[in-house]
This record gives sequence, C-alpha cells and structure tokens, in this order.
Amino acid sequence: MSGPEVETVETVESTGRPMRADARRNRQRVFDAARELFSTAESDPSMEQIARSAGVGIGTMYRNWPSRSALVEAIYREDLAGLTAGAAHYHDEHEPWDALVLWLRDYLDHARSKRGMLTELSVAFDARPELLSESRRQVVEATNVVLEPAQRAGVVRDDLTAADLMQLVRGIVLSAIVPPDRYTMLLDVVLDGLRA
Amino acid sequence: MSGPEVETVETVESTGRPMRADARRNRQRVFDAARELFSTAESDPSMEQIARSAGVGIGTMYRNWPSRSALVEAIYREDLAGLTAGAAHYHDEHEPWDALVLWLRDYLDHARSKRGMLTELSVAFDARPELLSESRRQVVEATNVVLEPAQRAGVVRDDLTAADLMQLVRGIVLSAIVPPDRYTMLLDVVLDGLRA
DNA sequence: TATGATACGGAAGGAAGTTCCGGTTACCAA
DNA sequence: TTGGTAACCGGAACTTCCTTCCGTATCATA
Repeated sequence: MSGPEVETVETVESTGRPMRADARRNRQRVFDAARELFSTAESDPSMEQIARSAGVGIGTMYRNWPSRSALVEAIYREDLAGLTAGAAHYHDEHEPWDALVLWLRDYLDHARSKRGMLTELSVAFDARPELLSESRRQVVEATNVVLEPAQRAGVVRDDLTAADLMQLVRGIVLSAIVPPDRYTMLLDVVLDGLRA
Repeated sequence: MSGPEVETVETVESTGRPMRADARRNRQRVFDAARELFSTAESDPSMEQIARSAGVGIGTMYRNWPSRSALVEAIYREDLAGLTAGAAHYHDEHEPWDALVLWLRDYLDHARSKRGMLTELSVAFDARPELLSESRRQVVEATNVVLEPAQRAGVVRDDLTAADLMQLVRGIVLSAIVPPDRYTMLLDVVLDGLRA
C-alpha cells in the first residue's frame, strides 16, 4: 500500500542531480522552524520570522517553496502521512470494530492538533484544490482499511462510505472549542449512529 | 424570547442623535454591497472593492465599521438572527421530533451557505472571541427550543446538550466538498445516533 | 441664508508576501 | 591543490492590502 521510504524533505531537484549539501541543510532547517512556529506561535508567523528563526534569508525559503501556502502544504502532507500509516496497524492487531474506533480516535486527535493551522490550511486548500482532494483520498483510503472489514463483519451499517464517516468525525473538531471530555462523548454519538 | 424589532443596520450613533440622512444611506449601501460581494465573489473582496462597489470612499466604510472583521461580523450577525428566528416557529407548528429535524436542516443549509466566508469568519472570531461564544449561545438557545421538548417526549437521548448537537451538525458542512444528496444522508446518521 | 456639526473621499502609512539579482559557496575536474 | 562554474545565498525593493488621518463638502438648524 505504501511506496518506498518517504524522505522528510525532498532532496533532489527536477534536474536529477542531488542538491548541494548546504542547500539540503537549509531546506530542512526552514521546514523544521516552520513546523515549530506554526504549532506553537499564538499568531501566525510571518515569512520573515520563519526565515530568521531558521537562520536563513527569505530568498532561500522561496527557492524551496514558492509561496507561503506551499510551505503550509508540505508540513500538512507530512503530518498526514504519519497519521494514515496507523490504520493498517490497527487492522492487523484488532477486531474490526475496535480497529475502527482506534483509528477514529487517532484521526480526531490529529484534526484537533491542526486547529491552530486552520486559517492557513484553508488558504492552502483554496490555492490548490488538489491538495484537499488528494489528502482526502489518502484519509479515505486509510479509513477503508478499517471500515470495510467492519462492514463485512456486519457491525457497521452498509450505506456509509469512508468519505461520509471522516466528514462526520472531522466535524466534531473543526471550528469549535469543546472541553476534551466532550470529544469522546461526541464520538460515541457518531459511533452509535454507525452501528448496523 | 426575542427583543424589539431588529434594525438591519444601526442608524443611531452613541451620541443619541439620529444619523444624518446621507450617512444612513451610505451605511446601508456598504452593508448591501459587502454582503453581495462576500457571497458571490470567488476571491475575497478587498476593502477598496467593496467601497467602490458601494459608490463610497474607503473612509466612509471605516467610520461605520472600524475594521474588516467588524464588517464581516455585522453581516454574520444579521444572517444568524434570521436563522434562529425559525426554531420557535417549528416548535409551535410541529411534533417534537419533526421540529428538531426541520431546524437541523435549516441550520445545515445556513452553515453551508457560509462556507465561502469561512476564512473571513475565522479571522473575525480570532479578533473577537465573544462573537464566537455569543453566536454559539444564540444558536444553542434556538436549538434548545426544539431539543428539550424532544428529550422530554423521550424521543432523543438525554445526555446530549444543544451545544453537542450543533457541533455534530456543523461538522457535516465545514471544510468539505460533499455532493448535496450526501448531506441528507449524513444528517440521517447523526439523527439515528440521537434517538433515545 | 448663515453657521456649526457631521460626514465624505482618498492620499499616505504600515505590514506582510513575493521577486530579483549581485555576491558567495560548494562541487568537480584537472 | 586549485581553478572554474553551476548552484545557492541574502536581503533590498516591489506589490498589495488594511487602516489612519485630515482637508473639504454636505446636511441640519436657527
């Protein structure tokens, strides 16, 4: 299902030649600094802040990611890849219903952790609608790994697609401030609705 | 439950004196132009575009709404007031369960129509957290008008609050592109989860 | 109609994203 | 080791928006 090892940050330009060592180092520095700032800063960091924090000039950032939203996208993609890898694991190790529940909990946590980037992400989605559809496809694919077995086992209603399900769960988290214990309760409501 | 008639646009400054006729007219023009552009333009309209479209200088806009997000907020508030007025009507005219379903459908449509303003709204919410909490309070209040009767009638589970419910329904719409017929289906899933 | 309060328009300020290019550095061949 | 060159670097300058400010125009009232 998954390809060869994913490089954290692309290190080969379209020429086919490996990047120069300093360029590769700088690219990684920017990526790390950006991820750090996006997840911790209370207000959205400016491109200049990110560059300064990474110890590089602004030009260096723009050579690697041609726009702010491209940078946001790169970070988002990587986080998503880490998340979806979990579905297959749950499928191998648990009963169908339990695997589904575990996966949904992970997804819920992931979506919650992305709340701070919500504004940034919606700009990135506006700029490249493929990002939205493709990452949704990835999530749907991972969801199916646990959803289809549950449906075949007859514990989840059949008329529900993976896309429907993720939509429901994502909604629990987005654009809302809910006490943490409520999340579990809301997920339970959805789970009750799923049962065959 | 509702106060005296709501003026579409405030027409009295804090001095207590009525606004000058030209000022009142301009205020309304800006409001109408902004609502139009926000709901139709594919990219977010700039303040200058709004002003030009209203036939007014930029200064005139800023006298009425001191920032972009204040303008977004005003439009959002008005739309919300129109929506919440519907709950009482459904309560008066229908059985508890049906009233709840009708109200949730309205809310779903409302949230869907706000999708284009999502980025703008989240900026407004960041700027004034009270807006988020207050409009949520309004929605919760309206929801309770139909939810509590349904719970008293024993057709909806008791451990669910109005805030929980709206969270679930809002999630169906936000940050997603779903074919219209899927909305109904997703709402059905939530409704099944609600049943006592 | 005269006068003061109120409101108007748009130039200018400020902040953030993006482009561009002269200077610098890593890599490779000799 | 050393030169030559492609690749890369930094940051000034440009652009676009939001917002502020103030001289001018208009409305309301006596």
